[in-house]
Amino acid sequence: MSVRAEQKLRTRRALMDAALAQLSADRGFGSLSLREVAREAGIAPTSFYRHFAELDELGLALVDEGGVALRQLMRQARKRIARDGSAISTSIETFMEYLGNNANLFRLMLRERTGVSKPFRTAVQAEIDHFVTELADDLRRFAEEEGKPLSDARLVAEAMVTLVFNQGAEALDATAKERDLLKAKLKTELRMILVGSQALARQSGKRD
Amino acid sequence: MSVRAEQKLRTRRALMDAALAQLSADRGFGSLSLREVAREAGIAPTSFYRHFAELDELGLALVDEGGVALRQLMRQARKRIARDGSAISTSIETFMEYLGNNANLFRLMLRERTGVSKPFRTAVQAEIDHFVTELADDLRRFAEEEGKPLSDARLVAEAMVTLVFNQGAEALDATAKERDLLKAKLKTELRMILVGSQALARQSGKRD
DNA sequence: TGTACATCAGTGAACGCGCGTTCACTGATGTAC
DNA sequence: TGTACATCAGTGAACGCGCGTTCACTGATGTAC
Repeated sequence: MSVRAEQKLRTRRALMDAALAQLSADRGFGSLSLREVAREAGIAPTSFYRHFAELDELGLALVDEGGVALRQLMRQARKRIARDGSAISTSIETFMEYLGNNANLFRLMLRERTGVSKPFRTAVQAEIDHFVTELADDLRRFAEEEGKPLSDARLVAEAMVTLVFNQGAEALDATAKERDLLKAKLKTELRMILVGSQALARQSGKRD
Repeated sequence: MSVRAEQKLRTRRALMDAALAQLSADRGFGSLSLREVAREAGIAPTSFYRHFAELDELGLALVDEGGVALRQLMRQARKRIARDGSAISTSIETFMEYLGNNANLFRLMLRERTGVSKPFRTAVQAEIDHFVTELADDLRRFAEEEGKPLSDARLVAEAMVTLVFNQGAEALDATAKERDLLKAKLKTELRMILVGSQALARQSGKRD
């Protein structure tokens, strides 16, 4: 790769990092300005256009990175569950760990999932749908292995993801102690859903 | 009440209605401007300050109205459940009905619950906490009446509210058909949580 | 009831500010021969 | 390897715009006597 192309990539990265760095509990992507991001990245406002047509394009590139993080998280969780068992608890631990290590990336995903910009909502929803699908597959597989069929595995996965993401959003700005509480709550909630789904499967004789 | 005071109240209402009217799937409270709201309400920008110290103060007044709507919703749901039974399904129907009739008020609550402004988050969270507490009380009462004890009633209520509010946000801009699908999903999800909580209570012998 | 004064919701002009975007440019890097 | 030209990331000046907020004001409504 040419010197010029490398430098361009470096500037692009600086812009994305600058945007990420400004996100916080009190600062959403929507409140960033192009000039501010360029300033933080150390380039002239006009140079921004050499990399993105508009600020939202940079945001969508960040959502893509969030999607990569989600897929990585899922792989990691599977590996650990295969080793340590206790699927729910291990998954939650892994999720929280990722949350801590990519705080602002997750902040962006969690916010924009229900945000004000349609392209953002669509992009984030696509990443999460993929996540839900994979989780549903895993749930079916575990259910089969354990001989405890589930009712509506996809629905179970959706409910779990909704709860985990919502509590995740809270966990981002919580103290370590609050975070432990959130983990415990989540664990119980997910168990309820799982057990409930198994009970419904027994009642109706139907499986999924 | 004096003519002057009445007129002042009418203008205040016009301002709040103007703000509400501009909310939509693609327009959050954060993107409104004082000048825009005043324009929509038919007064000069400077007159705004006769009613609120800043735009956020108007927003918080709207959140208060949202809280009133939530409490009304709860009373209505109780009345209908007492008459028709089938608590989960009736609750969901009532919720969806309220959602439709106060679309933009709920939009505000659903958005700002996880929004970017701390005062908004706190205010909305307080309304929802109150709602969760009342729901938990109801759940305990029903459980007692039916002789099916629940584990962690408060937690059950929180999970239910999280799911209902999240799907509610989606329902706001869904077609009638999609909305029916969402209702059916919600109904199953809430049943899973309820049944799961009962199962955990039997397992541990512990109740709540 | 009538009069003189006080209150105060609503106004229009004016301000300084940060914004997104355009434009013609510079000079280092890349390429063709 | 050396030279002449092309590319293109980054620049600084300039623009018009809508914003929040201030100020001194107007005139209808309210109040005291």
